[in-house]
Amino acid sequence: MNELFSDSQPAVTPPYMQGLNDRQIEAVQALDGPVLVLAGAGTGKTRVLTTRLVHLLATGRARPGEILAVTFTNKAAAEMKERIGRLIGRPVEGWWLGTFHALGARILRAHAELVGLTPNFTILDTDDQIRLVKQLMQAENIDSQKWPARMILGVIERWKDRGLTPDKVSRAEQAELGSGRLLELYRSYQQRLATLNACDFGDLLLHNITIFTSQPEILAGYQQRFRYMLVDEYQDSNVAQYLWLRLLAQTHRNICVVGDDDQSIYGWRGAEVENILKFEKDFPGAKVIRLEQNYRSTPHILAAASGLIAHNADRHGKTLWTDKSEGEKVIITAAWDGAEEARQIGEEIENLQRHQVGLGDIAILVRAGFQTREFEERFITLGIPYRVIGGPRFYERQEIRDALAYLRLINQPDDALAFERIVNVPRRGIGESTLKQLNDLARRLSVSLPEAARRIVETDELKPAARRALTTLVQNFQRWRQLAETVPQGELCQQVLDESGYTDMWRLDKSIEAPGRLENLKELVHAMEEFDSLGSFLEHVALVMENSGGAPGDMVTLMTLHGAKGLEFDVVFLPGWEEGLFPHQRALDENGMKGLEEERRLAYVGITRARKQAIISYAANRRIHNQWQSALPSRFLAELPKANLDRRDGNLLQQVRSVSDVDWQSGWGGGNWGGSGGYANSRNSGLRNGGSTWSGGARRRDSVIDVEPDAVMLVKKGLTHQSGDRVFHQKFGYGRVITADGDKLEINFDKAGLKKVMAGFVVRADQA
DNA sequence: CTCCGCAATATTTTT
DNA sequence: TATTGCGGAG
Repeated sequence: MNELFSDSQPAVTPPYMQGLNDRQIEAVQALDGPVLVLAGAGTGKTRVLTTRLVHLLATGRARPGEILAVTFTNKAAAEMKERIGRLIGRPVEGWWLGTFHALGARILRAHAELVGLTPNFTILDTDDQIRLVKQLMQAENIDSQKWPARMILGVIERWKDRGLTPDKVSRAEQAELGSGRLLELYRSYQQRLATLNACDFGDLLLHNITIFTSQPEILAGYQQRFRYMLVDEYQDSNVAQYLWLRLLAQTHRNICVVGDDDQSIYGWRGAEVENILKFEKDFPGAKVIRLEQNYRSTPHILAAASGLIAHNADRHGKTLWTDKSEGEKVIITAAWDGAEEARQIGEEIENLQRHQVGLGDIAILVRAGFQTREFEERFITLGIPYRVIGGPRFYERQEIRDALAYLRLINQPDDALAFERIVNVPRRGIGESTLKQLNDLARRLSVSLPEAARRIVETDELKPAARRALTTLVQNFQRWRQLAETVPQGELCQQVLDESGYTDMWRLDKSIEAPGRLENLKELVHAMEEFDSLGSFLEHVALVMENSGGAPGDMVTLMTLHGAKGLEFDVVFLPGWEEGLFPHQRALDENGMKGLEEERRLAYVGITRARKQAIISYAANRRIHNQWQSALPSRFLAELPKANLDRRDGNLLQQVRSVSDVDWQSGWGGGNWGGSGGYANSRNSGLRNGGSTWSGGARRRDSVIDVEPDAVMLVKKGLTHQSGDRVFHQKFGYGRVITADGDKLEINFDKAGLKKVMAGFVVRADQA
């Protein structure tokens, strides 16, 4: 170890610990046994994590190779590496520090043969997965209309998140889902992956677990090795990750997890808040350390967020505090509609600009991606520079995936999925029927699909046109593979793209995005040059799909609340706080109280991003999918402690009384405002610009937006229809509900006949 | 095999 | 409104 750190019992605080508060120091020094660090928002979590790691090294407790440090994102891993590197004065390389998936892949590569893979297995991307599922569904004759491949894949992934291999999926569960053939599908999906020598993200961990549990001596090796374990964002871990950690931690039991149950927002992706809630049970004798001093936000912001999150039942509970002075209250504004909301915020941003607030210190955090649009439009007209974070990531773009497929196929001549992807891109006249033949041949000869292609061109099986096209392709690949030996990969890529006709395909494409795609391809070629081999580049791409984000610059940041976790800004705008949008109706419908709590955590995350000012807003009307819907203020507004609020939504507020006062049929998801007419000539609401009330018959209430528990029920009632109900649909007219499955209805319309409709699009006939 | 047009559908997305 | 996926025609 570094000599600087040789003193194992420092009499004074070592330099790397200076500036930490007592709790933080405690968390850094509690090295033995299981430790749970409950780190509230903005309490210096990352700092503790990195310092703790350095402390382990400094005290000689462990060498770098004996520490396992796990994060969820590449970004977090990179940040940790960077900070540790700075503390110890040399770069962090070759350590067991990375994402669950990267570390899982590393271990799996070492033992691939134990689960029927070879060490150079491919890691599938989402596109590949879906394509695969679709094929399997077709083969098994499953209606892809009724069961979209995406959804099937979702179920399989959730199983994997829970550590369930096909043989572990319970009987109850398989019956529950659809035709009960999902499990079959899962099985064949896994089989198919095996024959492709591939695995998906879930498998990276699942295979690890399989290996660990079936090969105790291998597990023992890793258990011995990892004397100390650190886990970041533990609240986001799923069951598979938990099992993986628990297996590895068994011997030394020095596992330290850091997280915040109040910031668990990925339940829909299989994360289990329970993991962090029951840590002390899972690891008896665990020491629990709370980090509660917040270094980020003002007291008002903190209090508002705390008051809100206190409405959640299942939580460890923390009391965040700060020694900052008061600051401003959380502002709440309201607008007539989304456009006005954007206008107001735009104005406010210009105002902030005049007060020397940098645009880079301002963020707008929305619940759903589509909400960014209105702001973009507004900012363009105002000339406010902005950037949207999120959306398709660089390596997820079509053109990049296509290019990568070419490269994958050069690198691995038997990569069937890559072959399938580009065999007819650009168009070469090799369509479904040719592909079918190839597949048949491949199966008959038990060779890979590309191999079948290589063989078939030697025969007269194919029609001349197809044969000619395929021959050229096969020969091209042979040539490119030779080229790969001599030419650097960047150059290779450029040549492949040009010679395959791929570049031309986009050059000839006259759509507006074509030039952008060509730009991206250029960027890809450029990015590749930094790697020492094609293989290492591809490995990097599969696991570290980082955004090619340009320089931050002085711009307003627009992104989803999910994307904002871990970030902070001086001023944060939180628009769209309306029932149905936030909390999102679907979260409520699908996950009930759990869903609501997760939405609330999302709100908590949003507020706590703000250093100096948080501005929440809602609109009375919002156009969603070109349908005007009147909306109600989010119940979360009512849950914020009044003392910390500066309510500036008075104008609209007079009109919006209690949620329970409102006629729910004309509320969110119930009524709509009539497609083309817009709200101006709407007939089913009394709400007008400056008008008097929401809908008729509402009782007057004193409390403004106190949401009563049974109001929630009313929401449900308003949206739920039962078979037999007489309903009205904007497009299909009147009809009678035949079956009702959640929000999916089957309705026999008088004129249009039997249709499947979402509940949100019909109203009860007596209210139409 | 490709293209065109109709119709259904619409959260969040660390790897 | 925008996108995507499917079926049928050329």
